[in-house]
Amino acid sequence: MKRAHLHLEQALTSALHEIGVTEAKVILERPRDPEHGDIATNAAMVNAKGANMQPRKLAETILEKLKVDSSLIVPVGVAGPGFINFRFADHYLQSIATLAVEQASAFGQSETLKGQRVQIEFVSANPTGPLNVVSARAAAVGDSLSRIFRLLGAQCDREFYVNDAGNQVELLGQSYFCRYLETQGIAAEIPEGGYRGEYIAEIARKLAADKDSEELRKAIKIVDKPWKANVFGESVISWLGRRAMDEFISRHERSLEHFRVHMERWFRESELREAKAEWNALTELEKRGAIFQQEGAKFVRTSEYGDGQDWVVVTSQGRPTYFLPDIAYHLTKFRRGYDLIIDILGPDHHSYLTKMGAAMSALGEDAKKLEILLLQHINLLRDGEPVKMSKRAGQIIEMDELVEEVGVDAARYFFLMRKTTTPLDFDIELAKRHSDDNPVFYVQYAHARIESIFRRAGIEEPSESSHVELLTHPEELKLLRRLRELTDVCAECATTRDPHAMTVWLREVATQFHRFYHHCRVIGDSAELQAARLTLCRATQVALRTGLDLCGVSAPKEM
RNA sequence: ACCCCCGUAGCUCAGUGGAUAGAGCACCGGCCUCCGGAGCCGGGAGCAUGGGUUCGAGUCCCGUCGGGGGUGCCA
Repeated sequence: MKRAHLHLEQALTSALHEIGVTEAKVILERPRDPEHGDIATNAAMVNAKGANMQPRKLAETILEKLKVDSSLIVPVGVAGPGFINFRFADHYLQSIATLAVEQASAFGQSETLKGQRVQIEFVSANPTGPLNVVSARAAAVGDSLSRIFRLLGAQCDREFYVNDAGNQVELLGQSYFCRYLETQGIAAEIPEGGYRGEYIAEIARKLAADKDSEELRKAIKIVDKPWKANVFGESVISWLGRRAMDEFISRHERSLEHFRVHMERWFRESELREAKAEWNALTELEKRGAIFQQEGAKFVRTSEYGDGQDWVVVTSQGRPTYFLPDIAYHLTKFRRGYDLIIDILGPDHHSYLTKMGAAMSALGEDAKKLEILLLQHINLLRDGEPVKMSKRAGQIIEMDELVEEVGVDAARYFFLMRKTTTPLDFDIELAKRHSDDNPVFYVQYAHARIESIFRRAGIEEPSESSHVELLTHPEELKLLRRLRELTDVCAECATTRDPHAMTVWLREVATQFHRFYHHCRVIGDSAELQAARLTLCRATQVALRTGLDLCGVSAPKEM
């Protein structure tokens, strides 16, 4: 799909050669104002010195020497300080419609990232409660990004890192136990730093109704201090902690699958710990001289590898900080051979990039492969009024609640509508509204409307001999230009690591389709023109469906 | 104290170093005997501020002001 650009670039280079510029610099750009054409080049300005000519004069000379295939590109002249402008040939644009229909779901695919192995880690919420809306944004962004990377030919794995080890298991077990005791009519105080969410009480009530509850009741009775009880051969606290975590992990998986997000791997911290991976990482760091002791604690010399300070990896009590297993975990990513490793984290982890990057450098890895994407927070609104959320009081809005209320389509689309670097205002009432101020429905409506045109025409597929050369109306050509942009937009999303541009493009395609629809009658008296326009309609549908699918949003045939 | 993100139209936001800075919402006025009016057409206003780099800066660098978030052997 890039053939027009490639062709023009080569033609400009050889024209410059002919003029006598040996080291020709050719950059193609897109004029901001469509009046200036589809492609512009500043070649005459940049190469003016090399040619020893005034920019405008050089531009004229280039145009004289330039040989371009007029079925692809048409020069429109010199403008401003020396820009040379070009337009896509109608023939080229018309061929896009045919191409899209032929390629169908493969439209937009490319091999730009072929051979690249990419890993994206996202959500990775602690298994101490249900997923909340913050995770939902990460899920939408991470999953769409991976879909885009795949369309561009990369292999991309999605991964969830499960923090199922460390003292939060204990803490969760204690909180769970307290709630369980309450169901047995025994008063209990949730410990400092414990989990107070209603969802713990919920699973405790479930447990009380479970057959394992019998065993638990017996165990509690024999000991005077219920905390010291053992059940199924281990302490009641750790048994409960693991049980609660497993429950939450499978709930996370269900929530994500329902949100159309499938993780290739759920990487458990407990596996790392069992293999002593954190201590192996420490040994490796020590071997490389990257560890020093101070006041009984062990520090990693991250400051020597680009971070602002050194960080504790083992406390003076001899316990690893969370950073050590994290290092071990990231080391596995590098050792698994990925070319690009992306972590999507919340804005509170902004120290992570230099810190983890430095640790990886200290271990001899190429830290440039690791990228940390800091996803900004979301503010939930209802008709413009903020929805109060307090994690401490356990009043979080669950991802499932939000998705149930607004639907997967609206939720995923809304989460992508802002750049990842911008905090997102999510208005629940707006997302639910089926009206023209809701962008999701605007885009989906365009797709459904096309389907209805085919129904109305009584035709399933556009005919093969579909005279696309008849697509010459300005609105038709503008629509074709939009469809051509799909590969550009995908490439942009991949480079910026942000699917947001896809939602902007989708809206533009939908807008241009509605304009075309208004100005050009599809079902008409000329069979040839009808065939050509049906082809354009199908091509638009293909493009919309691809874009929506990359966002994880459905493309309905009727609404 | 330090660190990160952000200041563009009344509101929410686009804007790969290039030409006269764009959309949506809201507001006003038009358009259905016509393929889905969940649509189309028309109408106004703006780059927080001071420097610097450049032939050229909303975009890159430094300062100031304003908003949001975070941090000091907790995860």
